[in-house]
Amino acid sequence: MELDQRKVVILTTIIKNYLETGEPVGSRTISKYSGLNLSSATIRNEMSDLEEMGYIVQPHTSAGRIPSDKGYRFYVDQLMENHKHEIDDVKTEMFEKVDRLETTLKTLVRNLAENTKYAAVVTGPSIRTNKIKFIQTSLVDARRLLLVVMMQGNIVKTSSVVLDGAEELDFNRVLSINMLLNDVLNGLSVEDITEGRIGQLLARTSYKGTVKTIVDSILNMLDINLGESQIYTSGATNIFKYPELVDSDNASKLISAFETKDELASLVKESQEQADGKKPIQVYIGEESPLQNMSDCSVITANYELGNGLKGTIGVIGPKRMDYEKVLEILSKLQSEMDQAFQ
Amino acid sequence: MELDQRKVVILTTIIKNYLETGEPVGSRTISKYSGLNLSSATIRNEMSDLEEMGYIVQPHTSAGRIPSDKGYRFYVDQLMENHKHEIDDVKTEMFEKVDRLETTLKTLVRNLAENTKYAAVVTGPSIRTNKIKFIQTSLVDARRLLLVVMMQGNIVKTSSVVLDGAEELDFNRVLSINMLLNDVLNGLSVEDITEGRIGQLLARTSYKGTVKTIVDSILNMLDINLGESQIYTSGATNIFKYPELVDSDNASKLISAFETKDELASLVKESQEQADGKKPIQVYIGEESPLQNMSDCSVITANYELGNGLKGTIGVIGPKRMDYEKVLEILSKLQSEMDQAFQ
DNA sequence: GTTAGCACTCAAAATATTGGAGTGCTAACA
DNA sequence: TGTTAGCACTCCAATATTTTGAGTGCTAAC
Repeated sequence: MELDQRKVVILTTIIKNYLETGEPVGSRTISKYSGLNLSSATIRNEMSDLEEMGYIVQPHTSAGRIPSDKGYRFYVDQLMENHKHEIDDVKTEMFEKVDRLETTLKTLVRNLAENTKYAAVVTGPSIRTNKIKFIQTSLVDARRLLLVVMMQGNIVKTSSVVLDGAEELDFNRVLSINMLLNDVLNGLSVEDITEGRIGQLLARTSYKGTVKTIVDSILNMLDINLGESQIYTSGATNIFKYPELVDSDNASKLISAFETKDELASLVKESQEQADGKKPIQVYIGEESPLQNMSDCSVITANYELGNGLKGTIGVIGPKRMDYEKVLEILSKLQSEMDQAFQ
Repeated sequence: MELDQRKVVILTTIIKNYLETGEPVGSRTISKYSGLNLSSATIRNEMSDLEEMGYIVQPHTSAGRIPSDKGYRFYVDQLMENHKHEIDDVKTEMFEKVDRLETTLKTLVRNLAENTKYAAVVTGPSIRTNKIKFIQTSLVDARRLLLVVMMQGNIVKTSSVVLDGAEELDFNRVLSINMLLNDVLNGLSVEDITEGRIGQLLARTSYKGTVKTIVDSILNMLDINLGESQIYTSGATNIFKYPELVDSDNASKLISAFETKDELASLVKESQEQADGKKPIQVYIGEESPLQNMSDCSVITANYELGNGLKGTIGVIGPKRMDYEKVLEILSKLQSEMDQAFQ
């Protein structure tokens, strides 16, 4: 059987109607709202075909139809097609005061959740590929250094380094260590800090123990921060607005996922792999979702890339009947704005 | 009417049983488990009295009784009485590696939620009263300084300061500004940084614009951090374990409160005011709770005070039928350990 | 190819039935 | 005077039954 023009109109009408109401859609409704001027009986025939083709399903005999995952997929693909060129140049005030990336992302994720009424997640750029911009250590007391590392995007990480005290430090010595560290490590990412580099560092100082401890501390700090703290979330409670999620226990699973954040991390990873394959925006419908046991949810992710090569992900998680059109529009707008907001 | 010994035993049995099962308790059950060797009929008479006195209520005629808020209150007060001296000297490994207070608190709150199976909240010491230990500014580029402030408890705050460029800075000038800042501001809390102090600072430098900007930035940074970021939470999803909270929509309210954190801030404030009046542990039952519209929840808070005068709050939020005994024990243990863990 | 008409289906809502846990009261008992 | 057995009564909760109505598929006519 073929999906002709009329079937497409009917399918689209069913889906749009279902997205709005959340109720199964019957033939009479379509007959009235499709604009096709067909009687409900004719629509019934077509719906019967659409069901056979797998685009819609009946929750039970004598109920209206709801879109199947395949139906949603068709609808979303169509949307993506039409919206490809629609990235408009409306500028929001969001990035007016870009100073520190972290602050920006926190605001971003909150706004996103508020605008969409779904749950939102945003990740900062992966620290592994982010480059060191500036290192500073300072003597807090005899045995302790405060280590401050600033990365691109003005992300600042701090850590305190406890020394064994074998090498006595004073202000000037710390100064020279700082100069050395900046000289060798600036512009490098964690991955670039190889054994060789470290050797090179140690060769140029007589405070080998101290410098070694500091470098270990830097690596350790950036490794730890690879994980959760880079994931910002908001609006998890929006999920309670959607009864179908509350009834199945998808809601509580989602809230859990938002609390522990591990699963979100794998979602982001999956999304970024897709993005590398040149798909900047992904839509995961129901079972397709990388989140475990959340067949009633859909996930939309967008990957952004800043001018300096830093990459991150923005995502929205909602019920399967989410407003794909709106979310896609918002995400693609954000995506392009992120690019522009940082040089 | 008087609450004699027998009534107390019956009331306690009712409460304990209800805490375990969550089901209304009938006279036959008490007759079997109270250890009093009384028939259910006698118990019924006593229960009738207890109801009249307001310690227990019947959800409906011909159901067992459940404790009223007054009943819980009596039970908890009794517990507090008995446990006063029970702060034992068992040491957990929790504070083995105390380096930075923030890390410790994050671990603490997670453990607390896991052990109790309720929602947990922990605040770091109020920054307003916390004292500055160390200030460092460094030139990132021509127009931007990185400002790092370390407070007592090794809490580090950073911020970037954008200069207007009117005063040209170089490495040595920044150095002298650092020395001045540390000289004047170290040991002060935000509250201590008065107009007078600022004047004093400015009088001693020729880079008045820069120093003023930095000080403003410090004040601003610490003011912002007064709020949410000092509140750590965990285990909000534990709430889903308690059907009575899920059914009333107390669960979703709680999750919301844990997401936005404003309400938790006022909870902490309330608790600390109580603590100043010499009540180190508070129990809020049902309506008594400072949280809005959470009549089915109880809140237990403990205030800790570190050796250096820093104060914070630890709290557990759960259903009204939470295991008060266990939670009180854990909190009082933590409280005393916190004191010992920091010098 | 389209449509009106009709019998049929089935979930959800409304209503009825039943079972059982629990109570209060009374009268008898120690 | 306090305790207890016995009994009628209440009422929630679980289960069964009925009713309702939206929606379908099929058929025959246009």
